[in-house]
Amino acid sequence: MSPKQQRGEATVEQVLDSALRIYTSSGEAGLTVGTITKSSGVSAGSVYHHFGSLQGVLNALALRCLGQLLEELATALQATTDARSGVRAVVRAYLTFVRTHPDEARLLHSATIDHEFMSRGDQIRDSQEARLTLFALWIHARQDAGELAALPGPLIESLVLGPTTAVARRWLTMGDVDLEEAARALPDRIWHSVSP
Amino acid sequence: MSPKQQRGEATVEQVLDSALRIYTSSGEAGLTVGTITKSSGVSAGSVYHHFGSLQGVLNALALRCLGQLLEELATALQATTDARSGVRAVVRAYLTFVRTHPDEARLLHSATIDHEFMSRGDQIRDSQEARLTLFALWIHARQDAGELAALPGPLIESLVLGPTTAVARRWLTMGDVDLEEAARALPDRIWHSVSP
DNA sequence: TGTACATCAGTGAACGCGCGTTCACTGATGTAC
DNA sequence: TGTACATCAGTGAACGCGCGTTCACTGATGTAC
Repeated sequence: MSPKQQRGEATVEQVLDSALRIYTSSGEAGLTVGTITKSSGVSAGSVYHHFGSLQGVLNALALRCLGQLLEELATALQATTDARSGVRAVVRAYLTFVRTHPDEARLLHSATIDHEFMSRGDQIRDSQEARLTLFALWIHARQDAGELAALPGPLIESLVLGPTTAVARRWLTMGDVDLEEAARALPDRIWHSVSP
Repeated sequence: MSPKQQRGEATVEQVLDSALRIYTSSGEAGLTVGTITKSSGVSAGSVYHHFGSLQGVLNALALRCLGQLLEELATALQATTDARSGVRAVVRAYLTFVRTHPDEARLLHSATIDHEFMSRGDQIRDSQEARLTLFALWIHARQDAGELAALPGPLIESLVLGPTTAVARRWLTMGDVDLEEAARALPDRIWHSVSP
């Protein structure tokens, strides 16, 4: 389904850009074939040529956003050496991503999306598995080194990303939280919850 | 819009029960007037008599679920005396609610729902404001007593409920987490992240 | 206790609208010789 | 360099389906006298 010509690539990006714009302004319910064709100037048939279905557009969009986020997290993590600096760096990188890419973050925080991710993680899991296992391996390695609490991986992830996503959600929907202040206070406090 | 006769009350409950059942089995997209009338035996006209719209059904359902959750959290909190036992009790109560009411929890974790809650919290916030301010007051009181970190309320809430909801979500959608183990490990670790 | 009446609860056929998707077709691009 | 051809990209009118909602109506309930 991936385009074989340059103009195809451009069309795909145009559609995804429009889809994100629509999602941001009108929510998931507003994301219809009609609004996409109107907003992007791409015909319905062309959308189907590239994405197969409307769900296909949403999947591709989510995948692109997730890729952006995971890339930034992985970069932040690789620049660290011990567990404490790693945890703190990931939290800060996540909050930075949310501040600089609020639309993408809002999409990723949609329940429909992460249900899709988790339950039938088919394509998404496949395509991003490399990066996801990277995090899992990091956790294991730090635990073996005695730098991280000996808890199951999912619990570590929940303790680290749980408060982070909670603050992000709150900033995105209510705005009653100061993201800079959170970036100052959270990393250390979260670290305290996963230190050995 | 609240029913003035007993049979009206019964119909309302029937519709909400069916709606939750449908939501559990088919997701939000499956929740249509057609599926509701078919599953509950209540006619479309009657649904509109009581709820005004399909969105009204979803709002009422979310409100009922949120009321159940907040009631259990408030009960757990009131049985405690200091910050540490309070935080631990709330986390445990939340996880217990998720285990005993997975369908209600799944509904409350839907993004559509809590966007509805937060952005235009109109009715929902009004009707549950008493309970919500109760939590806010508790945080303030414990902070004044020097038992809780001096952070903005939203950050405290995120640090406490963030990992809790993250674990809950994970258990509900992937099942790759042991809820009992989480109930043993989380409360203390979360407490460490909000202690002064 | 009986009756009249207003209100509440409930029915279900009918409506129109907008949705996702299809398809026959045209045009553009790249490649092989 | 030119030409023929296969594949890719794109169009947009048309389709049918299922959706949320309405409405004229009937039946049940509670109340006042």
